[in-house]
Amino acid sequence: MDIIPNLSVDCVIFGFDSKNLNVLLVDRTLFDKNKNVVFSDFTLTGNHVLAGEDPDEAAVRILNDLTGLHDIYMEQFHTFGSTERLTREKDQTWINHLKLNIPQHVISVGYYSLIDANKVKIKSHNNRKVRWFPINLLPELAFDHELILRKALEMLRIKLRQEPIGFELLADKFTLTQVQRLYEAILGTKFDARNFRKKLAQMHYVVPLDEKQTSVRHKPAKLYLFSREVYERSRRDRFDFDI
Amino acid sequence: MDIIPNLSVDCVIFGFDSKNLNVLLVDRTLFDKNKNVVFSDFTLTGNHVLAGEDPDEAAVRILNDLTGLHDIYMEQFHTFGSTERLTREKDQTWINHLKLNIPQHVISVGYYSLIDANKVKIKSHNNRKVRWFPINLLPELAFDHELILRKALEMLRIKLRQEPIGFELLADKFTLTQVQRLYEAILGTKFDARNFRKKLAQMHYVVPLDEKQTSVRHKPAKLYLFSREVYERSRRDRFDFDI
DNA sequence: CCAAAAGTGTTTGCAATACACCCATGC
DNA sequence: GCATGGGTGTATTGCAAACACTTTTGG
Repeated sequence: MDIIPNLSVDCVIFGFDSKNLNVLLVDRTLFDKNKNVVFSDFTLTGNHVLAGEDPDEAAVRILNDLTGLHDIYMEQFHTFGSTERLTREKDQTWINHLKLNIPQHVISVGYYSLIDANKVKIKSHNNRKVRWFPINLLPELAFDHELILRKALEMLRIKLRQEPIGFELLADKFTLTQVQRLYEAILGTKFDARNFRKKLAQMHYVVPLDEKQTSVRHKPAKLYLFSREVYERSRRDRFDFDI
Repeated sequence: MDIIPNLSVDCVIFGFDSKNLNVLLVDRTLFDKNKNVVFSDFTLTGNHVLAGEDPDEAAVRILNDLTGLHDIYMEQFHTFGSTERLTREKDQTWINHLKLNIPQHVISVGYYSLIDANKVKIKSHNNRKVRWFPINLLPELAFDHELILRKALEMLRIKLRQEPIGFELLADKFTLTQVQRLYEAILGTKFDARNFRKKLAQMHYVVPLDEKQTSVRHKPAKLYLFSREVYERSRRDRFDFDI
């Protein structure tokens, strides 16, 4: 299949493990002929856009290639086109070593995706190790991937304050404390539990179930689910209202 | 100069004329051999990205080509990659008629720019008429340019609520009422003058001058200017403060 | 019975809203 | 002197923030 040579897609895959916000990264270790490590760092997952392929589809394809997951929340957040993106010495060494057929200048469309980290069980991809990293304990990153990741995080934070996308990072059924930990992890803040719950209580699309946690060694928490239908309805109502 | 064949940049040029928020559009009228009009609509201004050119630079180049202006506020807001972007019959007719060498599938990076409409005096560009249109009186648009424009406006509204970018649309010296009209035009709302001024008064980067309007047939308004220095400082202070 | 997290109300301060009249200028 | 927009203060309401103790379960 033909590719568009100067265009790629990079995916920032965010996952929440009920404690930290994590990013899924792929090991990039380069060995010389004697199997000594020349350098070792990590990359986001990305790929070319195919000829006649919408970059949105490419992003879905790339995410699915790596994780096997479908129907994942994805958001295009920025396009990176600096002419210096791939020109660092280390990056050129890597490209030459693998004989990758990459032009000097590739423009990359950035997407982030939100998944429940517990749903993903990947150990390696194309012989490269795959690992979660908490966003405040990142390893060294290849190319301009640190820039891409920081921008993704910035855009995620903005989006999170405007739309209830956080639930994409949780299991279908969740507790209110999990929601709070999630918001704290993404925004890097602490919230007061009572005030946070008061706010959630006003969001009618967070609907309580007749169900509680089991086998926890403390008072079991009520479970909730996120109703997209109720959310869309309440949003329309709001738009109808103000003029 | 070589181009990247599948990549282009489209610019949504917003201008404010102290009453409406406007977009600068370029006439696209197609004539047949007898000089009858086949169709007539408008386009945003866009162009290919050159080989080895950062799309950010391409956007600056395109804006400058059209308006002759430099140092204009520009913001990349979304990348459009649908495979159907250019496939409407009208658009294909246009492409064939002008013998434009455009592939079937072009991905376009969208930028919006903010300028004081009074600074721009363009009548035509490449033999095509150039006109301002108020955003709530748009003509029919070519390709997917309506989609692009709506997205630009949506992103502008979001940005405007977070950063004081509105001043880019005003002259260096402006009155508080002009600021209010601007915000009303962009956000499509009305504000109470007293409350609006109270809010502006808290923004120390809106600094009063010892100067008033002249030759207006009403009480002359005090003039203000936007200080980026003060804004950046106050922003840093705020970040230092919360943790 | 102890550890661990769930769950719950009230007070306080600040920010957003609503609202009406006088002022300075050009014609 | 009149039409036009400039400019100003106060009272009310709603929302965000601060804050401490009891409850339920498993081990």
